[in-house]
Amino acid sequence: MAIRVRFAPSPTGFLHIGGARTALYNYLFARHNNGKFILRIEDTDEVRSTEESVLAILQGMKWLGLDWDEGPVLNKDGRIDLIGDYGPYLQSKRIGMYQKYIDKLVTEGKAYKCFCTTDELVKKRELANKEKRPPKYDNTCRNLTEEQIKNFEKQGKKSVIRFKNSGEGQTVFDDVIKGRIVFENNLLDDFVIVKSSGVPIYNFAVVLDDYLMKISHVIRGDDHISNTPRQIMLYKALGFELPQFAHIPMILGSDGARLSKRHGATSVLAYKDMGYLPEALVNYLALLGWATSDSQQLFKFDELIKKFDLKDCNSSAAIFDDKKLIWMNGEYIREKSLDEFTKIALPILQNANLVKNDINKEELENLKKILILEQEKVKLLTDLPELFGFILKDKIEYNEIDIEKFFKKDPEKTKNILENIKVEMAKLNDFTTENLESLFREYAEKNNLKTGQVFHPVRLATSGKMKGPSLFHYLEILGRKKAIERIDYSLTNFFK
RNA sequence: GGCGCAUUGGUCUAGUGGCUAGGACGCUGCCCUCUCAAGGCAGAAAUCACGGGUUCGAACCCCGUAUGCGCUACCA
Repeated sequence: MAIRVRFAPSPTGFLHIGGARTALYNYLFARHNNGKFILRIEDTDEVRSTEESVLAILQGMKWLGLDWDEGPVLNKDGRIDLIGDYGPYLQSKRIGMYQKYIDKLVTEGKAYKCFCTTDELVKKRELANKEKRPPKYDNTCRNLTEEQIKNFEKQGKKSVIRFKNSGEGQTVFDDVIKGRIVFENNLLDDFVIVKSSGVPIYNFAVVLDDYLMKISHVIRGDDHISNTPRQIMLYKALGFELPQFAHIPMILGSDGARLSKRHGATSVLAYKDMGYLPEALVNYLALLGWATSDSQQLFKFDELIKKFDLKDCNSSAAIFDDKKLIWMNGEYIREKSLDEFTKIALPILQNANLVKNDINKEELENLKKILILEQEKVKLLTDLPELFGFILKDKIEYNEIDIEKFFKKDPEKTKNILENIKVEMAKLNDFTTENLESLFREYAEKNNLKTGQVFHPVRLATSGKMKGPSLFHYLEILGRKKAIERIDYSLTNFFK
């Protein structure tokens, strides 16, 4: 059988971390097996679904690099096109396709119209809860006569359609990840499959869509396990062949609760804004619930495709820990070529007003020389302005603590050092890293100073901070003029 | 309440009857060094949730218990 899998988010918000991992596992499974990966939007919740959410999901998927073979895609005009032979891929556009199956179930007596109102049902449910009975539907409308139905309809009463659950036996299925799962059918009631609006409920729509789209493996979050028996009943009633089910465990927040807003960002695109690389997020997410037996940590994208297997997926929920993600992000940044890194860094630095927007080729080359100084220590792209600001900016800031520690401990001596160094720097032939280094080292030696006694104050005076790239390397880039100006500034402002 | 799923260092995990329980993140220390990182080395950290079985032998198999999470809608 051809492998066809789908990621089927409901557009009620952004693509979140949990959804992204589900999408990723589907994607990896499809690509590994040369199957098709389908994106289907489950927008049968007329109240909560929005078009912006559809767009946001598409953008999130795109950023992660998960491309799909069938489904909605963004065209050049920013509108949504539906691509593929099993469409439409928006559930709301498929409603007409469902009628045939609804009729079939009703005429075969496997489903029936129910005229109970929401109010009535809510009351009954509350009562059941109070009496500690399972809040199951009481089958009021199960055996309505043709007449009664006509009568209700004449009165203008709205109806839903319920599936008639025999309540006999068990529903058993072998989950690819969780193993055999057994449910007693009598625990389930006659659940609604079509709303009074005529729109099918999720559990019904998925079954129909997965069947019509010839989905071979349903890979989804394990919060759907309890829905599966309902769906299997429907498959059987409709005479459809069952797909393989694979339920992947949830992602939890740091406190072990279901990941939600209060744990911070959960939207994939928010991770973009926080300075993460998509390949880092993908790698991290892949590893959250899946592992190889050799515990490999870093995977190239195609390596992920090659090695991924549903059978190696874990069955227990995992806590999302951004410490490891941050580490991974650093790994991926370090791995970039200078050109790639520059391409990524440029817009961020421009956004922070550290680089102008109409940068020319020569300026770009200069920027590269700066970027190479710190690439290896970048963890998040958002660190970039802080890391490079002191070179890119004209004016720098100094902080009190450093001034106290490195200027004012021994002000006379330090002032003297800075003055001498300034003079030497002015005299230096070529203002290069090599020349600067020998100048500094010779000066320290001649004056019986430890190198740090010279390097530290100069670092503070010229960069405004005590961390940063190699002193001589950045001085060369900073240039003689700026370096001397900054020392002058320090001399006049911090040594009164 | 009922049902389902889960439970290996702080976190992610390897492991499927015999191991000093392996790796990664994080943490600590050392080396490198002009600082910060990166890198290298070393280390601390797990009575494998608990209690019973089965077995010569159990993290691994079985049964309970506890805890966490999920479902129990005209949400998906």
